[in-house]
Amino acid sequence: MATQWKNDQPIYLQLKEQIMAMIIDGILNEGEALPSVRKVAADYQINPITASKAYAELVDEGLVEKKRGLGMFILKGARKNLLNAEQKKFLEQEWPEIIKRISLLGLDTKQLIEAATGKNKD
Amino acid sequence: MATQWKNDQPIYLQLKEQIMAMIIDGILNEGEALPSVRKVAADYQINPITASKAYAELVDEGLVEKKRGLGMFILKGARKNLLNAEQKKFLEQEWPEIIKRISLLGLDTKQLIEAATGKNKD
Amino acid sequence: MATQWKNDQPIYLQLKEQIMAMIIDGILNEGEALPSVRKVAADYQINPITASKAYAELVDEGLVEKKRGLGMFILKGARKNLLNAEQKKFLEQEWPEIIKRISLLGLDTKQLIEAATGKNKD
Amino acid sequence: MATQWKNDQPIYLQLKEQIMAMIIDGILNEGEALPSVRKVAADYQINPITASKAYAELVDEGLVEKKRGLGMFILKGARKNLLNAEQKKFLEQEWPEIIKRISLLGLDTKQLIEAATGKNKD
DNA sequence: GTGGTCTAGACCACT
DNA sequence: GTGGTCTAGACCACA
Repeated sequence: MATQWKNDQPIYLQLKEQIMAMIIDGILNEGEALPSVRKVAADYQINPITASKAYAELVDEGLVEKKRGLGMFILKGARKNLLNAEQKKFLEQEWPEIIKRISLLGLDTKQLIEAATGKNKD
Repeated sequence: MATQWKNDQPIYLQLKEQIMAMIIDGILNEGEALPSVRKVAADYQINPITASKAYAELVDEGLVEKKRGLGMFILKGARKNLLNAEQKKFLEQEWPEIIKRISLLGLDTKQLIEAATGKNKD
Repeated sequence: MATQWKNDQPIYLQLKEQIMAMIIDGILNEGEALPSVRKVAADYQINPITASKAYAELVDEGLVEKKRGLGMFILKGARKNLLNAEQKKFLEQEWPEIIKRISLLGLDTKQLIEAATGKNKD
Repeated sequence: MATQWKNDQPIYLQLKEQIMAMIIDGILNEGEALPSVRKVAADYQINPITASKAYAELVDEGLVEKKRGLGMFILKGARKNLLNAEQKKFLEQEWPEIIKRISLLGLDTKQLIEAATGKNKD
């Protein structure tokens, strides 16, 4: 089940973002263990160190804790903290840029809705 | 007037995008000359090679032409071509991603409008 | 009564050091039995193997002896030997490092005394 | 000029601490460039990635900034911030532990002064 | 020239 | 079983 990696971003960041999305989505729940570094590495066909780097970032961001010799576990509150932080980041940083870009490109609502509904069927 | 460069994108791409925005916006008009590589480099406090790389990309994309000994000039039709290409790219690639992200974060229309109107005053 | 384990040191070493401190402090006395591996493991919420590793180190260092079928017992002279060894280690290895660090950080006696008296009430 | 690395701590952390000490000491000054990753790697006979990991931590802690394609530079205020943070950490976390240990070991001032003056001649 | 990323393989410490 | 560290060597993007 090899996922396709984009070339414009390091794999470890893409993996980290996938895991964050899974936490937000409730696919991975608080208190649960993440799959082991070696397992993700095997599943996604990447080097264990690359996977490990993604996990280390999650620890740094306070979403995951390391239990020595046992593995990595999703912390309590991780979903809520993550959701809040991502919402804030989106609304305060990304969204204004998007609005500016839409305005620059002179796009109107109709076009946006069409593009959204046309593509959003997955 | 040192512009702040983002760290997550190469400077030359950021410069290129600024120039493209100025063309779309009508700040730079077709037939006009771009400021010289040396001038932008000085204005923006960057390496001339970096500025030159941004210009080279504009040439590659058919928006600008180099006239030997005279400088770089914005081609006729540049604005229209650019606008079309950017609109297409936005609607087909970026916008669907944005919609997906909004849905993942569970943001509602009200929040989006507030964030947009609050920030969109420049 | 779950003790908090530091993340920068193995649990088995932290446990060992706690026991050594209890011997020096006279909380555990020579000739007495240590609590069973299973009991410490349950009390401290750790893996029995981890507890067992701490005990094994104490045996290696000649502070404790294993009596088959009976448990682990603190040896005669354990307190004195331990105290001497730890004093030597502290004065010869740790203390010079501390002095160097204090000097590097430019801390003066007043600050040290304040910090010591403020915290040393337990 | 191969430095000796301790075995009880990863090399990249030891390197990071050496650099931090050099900043506090004024051997490396704000605004200056750090030696390149490849240079330290060669000087200290370590793998470039190991050196790079030390530098990455310094960036994470806000002491150093990365200038794309140019190298790593010590930020303004790095020395002051570092000094404050390290002093606070020492006084609030390390020093109380040390006091507790001295008290546990029953060491008196005379012994401490002797050990300090005997060793502190470098 | 700079740093970043990835691989492959090895060894270690902890539980 | 778990994650951490290091090496050696390769390739890439940036200025």
